Amino acid sequence: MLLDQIADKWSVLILAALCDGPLRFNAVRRRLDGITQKALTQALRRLERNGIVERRVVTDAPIAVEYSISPLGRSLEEPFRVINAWTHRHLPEVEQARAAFDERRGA
Amino acid sequence: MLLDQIADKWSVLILAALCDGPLRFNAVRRRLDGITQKALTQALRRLERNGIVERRVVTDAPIAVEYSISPLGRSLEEPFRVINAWTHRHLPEVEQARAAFDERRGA
DNA sequence: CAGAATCCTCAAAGATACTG
DNA sequence: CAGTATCTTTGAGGATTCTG
Repeated sequence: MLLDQIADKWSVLILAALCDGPLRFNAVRRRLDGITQKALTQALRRLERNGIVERRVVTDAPIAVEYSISPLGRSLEEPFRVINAWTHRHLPEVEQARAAFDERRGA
Repeated sequence: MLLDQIADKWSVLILAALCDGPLRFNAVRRRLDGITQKALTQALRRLERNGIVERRVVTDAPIAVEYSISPLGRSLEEPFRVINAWTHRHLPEVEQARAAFDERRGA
């Protein structure tokens, strides 16, 4: 699926962070506990490439790079909402299924 | 996300295959071109563990194992539909963004 | 500050062979 | 038929260093 590349762990968190407004590289990083600079760069690149976020270089000194959600990125709100709704509604069932499965095979 | 484990490449295709009715292991396999038996086993196990598919051993000779979608699995229809709708609606934009990005950096 | 480059490790993917 | 077991290979991810 196309959404795989947008809905992986870090990308979702990045979009959530950018949801309230633009942030600079290290500002995003500070909000995402545990992400490495490499992983953040990669995720941002892919989001940018797919048109989900916009990258804007502020050529002041010191240099700054600002990331923000694009209109296309905002259009993801509905899918995300539906997915979250499904999760909230069915998570107990899933956990119960997992417990039952693990039980069957002596966990 | 929880959906990651359900909405990866093979799982989606497996669910699509099972959508119209139960199938045996090798029947699923034949529908999924290129999947290895190991990957299929793993995907089916995880789907089963999460309660998305049901596994039923038919103890005839030769042995048969039938997989089918559970009610919980069917409840995924709406999220999938919304995701597909988003993809259909916005894929051109994404592709355009990708082309522009790749252009910018000499592809 | 924002990121590219490098090295390393370890886990997942693939191929092959075997079995109840 | 429906897997499990084993071995190998590949590559994603982390840590570190360097730079415009």
